Amino acid sequence: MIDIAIFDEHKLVLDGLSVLLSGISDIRIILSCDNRSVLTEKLKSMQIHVLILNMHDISVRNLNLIVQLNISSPKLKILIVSVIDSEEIVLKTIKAGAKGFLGKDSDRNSLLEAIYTLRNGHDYYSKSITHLLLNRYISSLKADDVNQNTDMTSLSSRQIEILKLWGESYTNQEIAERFFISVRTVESHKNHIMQKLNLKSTVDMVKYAIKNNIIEI
Amino acid sequence: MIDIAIFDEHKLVLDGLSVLLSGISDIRIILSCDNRSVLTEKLKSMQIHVLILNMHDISVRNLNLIVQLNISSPKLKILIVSVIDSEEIVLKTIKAGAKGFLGKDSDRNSLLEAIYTLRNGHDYYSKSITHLLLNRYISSLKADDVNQNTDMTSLSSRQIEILKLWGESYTNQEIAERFFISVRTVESHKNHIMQKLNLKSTVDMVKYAIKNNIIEI
DNA sequence: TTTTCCCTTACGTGAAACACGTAATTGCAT
DNA sequence: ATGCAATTACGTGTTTCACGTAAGGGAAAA
Repeated sequence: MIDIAIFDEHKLVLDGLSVLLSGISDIRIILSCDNRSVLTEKLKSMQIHVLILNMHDISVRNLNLIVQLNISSPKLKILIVSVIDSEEIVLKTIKAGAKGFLGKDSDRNSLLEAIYTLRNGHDYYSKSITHLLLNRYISSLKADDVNQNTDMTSLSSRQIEILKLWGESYTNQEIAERFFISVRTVESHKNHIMQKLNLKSTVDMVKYAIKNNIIEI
Repeated sequence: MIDIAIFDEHKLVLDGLSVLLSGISDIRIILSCDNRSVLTEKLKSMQIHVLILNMHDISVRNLNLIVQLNISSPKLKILIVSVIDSEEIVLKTIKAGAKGFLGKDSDRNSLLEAIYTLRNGHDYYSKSITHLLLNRYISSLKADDVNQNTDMTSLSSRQIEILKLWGESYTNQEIAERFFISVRTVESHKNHIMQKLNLKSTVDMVKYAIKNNIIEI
């Protein structure tokens, strides 16, 4: 018997995924959840084998969720379901500690296959993902420390504050006034951000901030 | 009997949604599809009452899909399912011709309710959405021409070309060289873009370009 | 047909932002 | 204690932005 938890921000999709698994005799859905903090809380007191996590967007929040769950529930295997399947993003979830990834080519059978595979202690990536990762060394990635930089922790809080305001179209002058610092300092912070993240232009910086949910589109 | 088509780019979610509707006696799922062009083609030769469209992102592509389906199949009612529920986005889908919107607070019952409501010729918006739209005049919006500007057509092709390169972190100088024009002209184009779209900063311009799929994140 | 409107091209000028380097102070961690 | 990163800030030169002006071309409307 495999005990499953499912998380999806969209109730409808959550219900859909639940129903897909409801007929299987050796799979038991223990928890079906659309709230992040409820999920974290409940998982602490439960012995779940596999968590199915539908990620609508790859944000720092979501990646951190994976990292934290891996710490608080080391036995839990996390299976990512997502339409997003760029190489970068798959790698990030794996680094964060996910044990499987189902891209948008996956169907119900892949889902079941993935659950059994994860339960048996192995990893599962759907075909399109495996193809993506062919030239990468997944194992070497996984050998790294989970807490290693995946861009998540690399910006300081001050840098994020400034990036946030700038991402809301504040001018350097306005940011400087807001924080009672010099315009030159604001420039410095931005320079440091770009150096640190190896960004080539401010356009890249906007993209980075959006990708990491620091600013909203 | 209500004939339904379901579209979702993610097979797994598609299957989930299908299963949610499979037990209902007066609902018949005619088409279950994860490919945009297949969907467009098949809908032409079918008499579908309600199309359930799961939008993972609100792009020009997706909005145009709605517009086009409304033209090619005027009787078809389009029901949007999406985790994205910002006011702007809901308004855009309504402008494009969607007849219903299920936000992430919706469950199976809302889905059924929405389908019946749409079949009866009325619109359906889930609670969170209705709340969003309280102060807006949905009806007046809908009275407008579907082809009215939703920002999609307002930029000239030259302006888009320049926006694209700039969105890939090209400098004005590089863009100028690429097109054999002066740097000042590139600046002019950007000025005109910002004036036309009433953007306050380049950050806004990046966001605009991303929202409208002119540049990739 | 002439007028009107938008697109594309381009410049002038002053302000703001960027690139790159340097550097002092603070605070945390090894 | 010593090192490393964060925060603050400036110098200097280049690039981009903001706003105005403007000429030439083409398409559509009057």
